[in-house]
Amino acid sequence: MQLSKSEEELMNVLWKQKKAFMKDLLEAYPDPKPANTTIATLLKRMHDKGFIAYKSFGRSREYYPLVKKKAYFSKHVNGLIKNFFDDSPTQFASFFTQETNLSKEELEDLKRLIDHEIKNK
Amino acid sequence: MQLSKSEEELMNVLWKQKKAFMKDLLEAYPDPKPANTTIATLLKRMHDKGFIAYKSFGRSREYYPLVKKKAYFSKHVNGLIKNFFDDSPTQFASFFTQETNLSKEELEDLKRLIDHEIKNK
DNA sequence: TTTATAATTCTACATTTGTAGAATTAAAAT
DNA sequence: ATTTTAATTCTACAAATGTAGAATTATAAA
Repeated sequence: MQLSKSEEELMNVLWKQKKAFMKDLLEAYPDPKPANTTIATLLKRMHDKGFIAYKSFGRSREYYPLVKKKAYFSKHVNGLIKNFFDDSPTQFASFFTQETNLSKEELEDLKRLIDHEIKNK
Repeated sequence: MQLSKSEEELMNVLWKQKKAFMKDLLEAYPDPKPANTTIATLLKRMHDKGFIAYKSFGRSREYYPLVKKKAYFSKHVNGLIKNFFDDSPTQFASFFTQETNLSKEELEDLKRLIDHEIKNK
């Protein structure tokens, strides 16, 4: 089962904070903040879906992710590539380098990174 | 307004075919194919959302995309980068090169491509 | 001309999603 | 001891989504 848009958003906050109480999560939202029951509902659903867990401290709970950001996005990006770029990462990469406005510096960085990856093969 | 998952799927078929009648779209689906009314509903919704248009031929319609795949994904990938990679394409690129299993050859290709981009700046 | 094909419009309905009020409560602060 | 804070559970509900049956029809094929 998948995270929905707004669940993803919350998940991202949690990834950043690593672990957090509801209050901390809520605080991370820009104004106008959602109702705390909204966050509570999302947390419950995310828990049901198996993406997060928590440690209870009396009445409160400290939530933490069960799924790593990397793993999550691996799946996503790979799905994207499979569905829209005919399963060709190269095609996607090509698209990516052309469509995101990378500066010369960023491109240089990226090149270095790729060199590094090549050496590791 | 956004395309939903299954609308995206259909959109992708249409992008591949460039223009198509309902029958052609339906045929592109793997078995078990959805009901044709399902496709009809999706097409109607996609039309309402402004992603496709059609030319009428008597009773039938030849559908075509109003949005280019590139434009569509630009927005998407950029959204992804903004939301999950702190607005840093480099961070995303790094993630991407490490997480998708690119072969040495593909990495070389990618490098060439980046070189090309750099020259264009 | 009868029949088959491909499509259209309408209606329907279960699920999922976004959002939050009401009631309740444990723990913390005063 | 009383009030405030942070959270929880329950309930609710509109909108979006996935899926498709029923009825209807123009066009093409036999």
